Amino acid sequence: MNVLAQTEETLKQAIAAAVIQAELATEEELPSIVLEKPKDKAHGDFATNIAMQLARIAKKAPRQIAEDITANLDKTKGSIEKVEIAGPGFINFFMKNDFLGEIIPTILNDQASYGRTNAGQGEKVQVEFVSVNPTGDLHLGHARGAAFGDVLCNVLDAAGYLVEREYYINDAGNQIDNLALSVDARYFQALGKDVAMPEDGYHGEDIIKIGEKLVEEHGDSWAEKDQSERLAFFKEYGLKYELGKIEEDLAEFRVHFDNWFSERSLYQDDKITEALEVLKNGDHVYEKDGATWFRTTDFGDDKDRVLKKQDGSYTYLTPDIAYHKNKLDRGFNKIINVWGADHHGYIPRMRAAIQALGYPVEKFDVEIIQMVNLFENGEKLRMSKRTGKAVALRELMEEVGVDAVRYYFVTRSNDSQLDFDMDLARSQSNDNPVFYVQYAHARICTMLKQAESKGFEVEASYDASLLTAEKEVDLLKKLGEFPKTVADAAEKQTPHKVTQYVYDLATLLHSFYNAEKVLDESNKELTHARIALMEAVKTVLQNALKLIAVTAPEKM
RNA sequence: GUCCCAGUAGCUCAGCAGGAUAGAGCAACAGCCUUCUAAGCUGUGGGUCGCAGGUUCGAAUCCUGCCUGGGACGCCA
Repeated sequence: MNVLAQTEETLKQAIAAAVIQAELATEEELPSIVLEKPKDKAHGDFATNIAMQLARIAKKAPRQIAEDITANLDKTKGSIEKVEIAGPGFINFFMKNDFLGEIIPTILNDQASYGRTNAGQGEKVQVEFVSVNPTGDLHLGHARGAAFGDVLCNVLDAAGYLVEREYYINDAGNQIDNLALSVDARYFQALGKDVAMPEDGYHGEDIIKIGEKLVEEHGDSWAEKDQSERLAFFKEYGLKYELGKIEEDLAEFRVHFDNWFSERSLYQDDKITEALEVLKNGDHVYEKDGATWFRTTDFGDDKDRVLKKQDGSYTYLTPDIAYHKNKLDRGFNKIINVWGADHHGYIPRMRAAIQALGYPVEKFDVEIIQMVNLFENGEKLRMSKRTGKAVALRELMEEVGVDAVRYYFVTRSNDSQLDFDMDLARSQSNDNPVFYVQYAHARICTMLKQAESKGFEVEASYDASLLTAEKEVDLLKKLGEFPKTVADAAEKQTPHKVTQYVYDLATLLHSFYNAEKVLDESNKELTHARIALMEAVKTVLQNALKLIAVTAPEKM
């Protein structure tokens, strides 16, 4: 358990004991005690609203209850400096600063593992994200989902969950047939023939390239062959090409998967018929108009859904049900799906499927990534895979840089839409907050390097009690919060809290830097202490940046 | 028409399992480099938290209705 959590636990127990002793509530009546960090420093280091919560139970005025609690409180516990009652009945705790003394040694000892906790207790979680159809380039919107999913995984991992990252490859179904037809048209065009693209074809430049590549490698030899044979080959060729590119782009974006799961394998392993059987046995399926239907309305969906079309083929839903069954059969406590906003309507039917298959619906979770609006020259650009005019992730990485793109996407909450200004991003100006954070890290590196050249040893022992300046105390408290912040981000599935944290930490560092001088050869004791503090801040900046997979440069 | 997300400072957004005087960046204005990197710091101004009810000791946060913007409502994926 980390230092801060321990202090909080001690305080909570002391408060609970005081409430019982003052006979304000019995042990059974006692609500769980909430300790929060007040926004205003004048309200102490910790505050509790327990007196207000007890008002009804104890039938007394909150302030009177607060009086009773503090009168019965064992103030020798947990380094309490003083206790105050404020406002409507808050009890504010001011701690002695020595409660911060353990923070730096902990960080210097734990190094890269500082921030990791066992909050998740080894629970198995699977996150499926990106899962873009292999029919075109990854674009801006996918990048947001990729960044979100990846950082969520990192955060879950740090918080003690066992995470598996998975990409679901849609390598079966209509869109792949369309890919083959699109490649086919581009192939003939590359041969100089005037062939029209299919109506639902993919118009991206990548498909044009595939057509050209095919001509390069095979000449016109495929033109004479049987169409179905040709399309089968083009399908595999296109699929391989597109998947390869997606994997490459994601790798450059620092996103890696533990598992690439093929939709086709569900057909090959009879997983679909298996899942259908389960639904049938549960009496959730019926025949109508020559199609097979799933009665999702039993589970709150708007209307029932088709599983098997009149032509005998499955809808997208059917293999997806089999896929989710397969995921749950793999023993995950929770499966998190990261989907684009345009798929949110799909949630009720998937929830229905989970329940109809006999699994607890709580195991199924969806995080919706809202749309990215792209602006250029003050104008909103439409994104469309069809027209191929979307800004590709690749282009974005080249022009803006991976650090900036990742940081930007993970700064915002996933459930609100986001404006992405290409001009601003391209300009690489100082407006970009990622530089601000990286600069804090680089600054520390410079100081530590100079300290070394002046004969100060970074790992030397130091006197923690010397760190009493306001900015130092602020930094120490912030450093102490890190494990809790990470655990909180994991639990609430809000990776942007980490970005927010690292920004705040950078702010405190810059502020400290301007207020105090670290290297002071006339005061070696203080210098030693501050060097240790800088080393600790550097470590936490690195650990936090690593969670969002942004680099921590040593100089800028 | 039904469902989902959003509406908070001029702009972009945090805050939302109820808590004290609603925050940050950018933009605006005023200061700070003979001193460890000024990609920085310090300060000022800027708000009917979309609107109206309700629950509560207490609501930006929870509930209901409405308004606005976006998205989804396929035997497409």
